[in-house]
Amino acid sequence: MTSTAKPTRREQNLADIRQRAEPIAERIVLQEGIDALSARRLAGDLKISVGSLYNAFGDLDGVVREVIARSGAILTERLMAGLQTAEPDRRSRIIALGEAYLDFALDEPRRWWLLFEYRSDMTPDERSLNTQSQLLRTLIEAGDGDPASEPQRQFFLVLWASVHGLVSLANRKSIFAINPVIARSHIGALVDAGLGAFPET
Amino acid sequence: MTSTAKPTRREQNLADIRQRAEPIAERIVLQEGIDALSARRLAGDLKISVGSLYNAFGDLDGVVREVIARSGAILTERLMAGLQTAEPDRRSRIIALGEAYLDFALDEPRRWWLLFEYRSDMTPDERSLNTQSQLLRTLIEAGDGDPASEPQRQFFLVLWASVHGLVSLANRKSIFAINPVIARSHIGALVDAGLGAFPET
DNA sequence: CAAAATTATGAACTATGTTCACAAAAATAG
DNA sequence: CTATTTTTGTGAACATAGTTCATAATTTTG
Repeated sequence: MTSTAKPTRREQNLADIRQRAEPIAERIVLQEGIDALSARRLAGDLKISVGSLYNAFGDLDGVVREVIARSGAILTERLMAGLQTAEPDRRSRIIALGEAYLDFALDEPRRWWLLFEYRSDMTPDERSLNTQSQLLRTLIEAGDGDPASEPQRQFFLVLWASVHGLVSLANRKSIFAINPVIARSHIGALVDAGLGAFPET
Repeated sequence: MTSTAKPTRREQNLADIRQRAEPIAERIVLQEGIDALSARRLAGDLKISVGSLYNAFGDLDGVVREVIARSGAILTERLMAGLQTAEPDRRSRIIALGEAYLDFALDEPRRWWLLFEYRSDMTPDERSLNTQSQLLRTLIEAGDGDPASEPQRQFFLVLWASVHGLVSLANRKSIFAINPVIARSHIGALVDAGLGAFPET
């Protein structure tokens, strides 16, 4: 195990495989759904063997985690971009976050599903936790709250829960589906209700 | 194909298999998760062959649909029971529904997950639709609304979305987890906000 | 250039859902 | 009641999944 800085040819190849695999896996997952992603197909598309794929990712879940991580990064980007265009008051900033969250879910329903409903019954891995943690911190800071205060975290979580529920139902194909336009038009009211009902901060 | 009313021995056996299979499948799904349910294991537990299982259910999804349908029935029961104990005003009735919904999710997290997050990205089958349709109708009637009016359906869906989001986060194992006690204490405020923000009815 | 370590390969293993030919059983016809 | 027809039960077999592994190819190292 050398500790030289420059990447060896081997490490470079591993990184190459990971970099080439991610967009292809993403394309499959986002266009055809996660069930369409298989080790053999992905390896075939990459023109490598399944063994090499496993050598680069550990297991197929590692590939999915990569797609999820990238989706989390995109969500974060969009939340930040939404913040940029918002007025500086906390109401506007929180509403901007909520609208960016909804727009992300509507534009990229499978990414949103991967991040917030896929395997939500089991404990998420570290990188998914990072995405959620960052979202929550961004929200709390946008609301002029203290991310270190547990009561304030719970307060903003309850506030966010309304928006999350709206997004969850807006993304649904069933009787429970909320019209996206209507959903968007109600974000402000939900935020107002959240901020108004608990004016402790 | 006879049209006699009394069930023949064959039909009786098929019904028997279905009746015996459902609780066993349910036990597996609720205790060990849906991934633990396999055709061979279920058939083995039932002491029948896989072929017979397929003869009774069509496919393994048919078994899962049975568990989901039963979960939907249990949810409906609990919602109705909640309504029974509520004051007659619409605020109290809607809050009772929300609390029953949350309690169901907390008591039976896997049932709730099966009903509202499992495969929520694809169009639900007819019986799941029935559960959701009945929930929505119950909600609208509890709120003195008209289930036939599409605007009112959307109004109550937006109202319900807050509760649903709260429940969704209360059921989570992550940074996003809302303390169940706190969640329950906020249902009233969410309902008030929903009813107050849109006083059109 | 030779030795050692690493990576690529595809067959192989286990487990899944599902199907199918065939045996067993039951309903039906005479 | 027997013979025929129809239905049901069985477990092997098929296709595909994730994953592992012995082996070959390759790259790094001495």
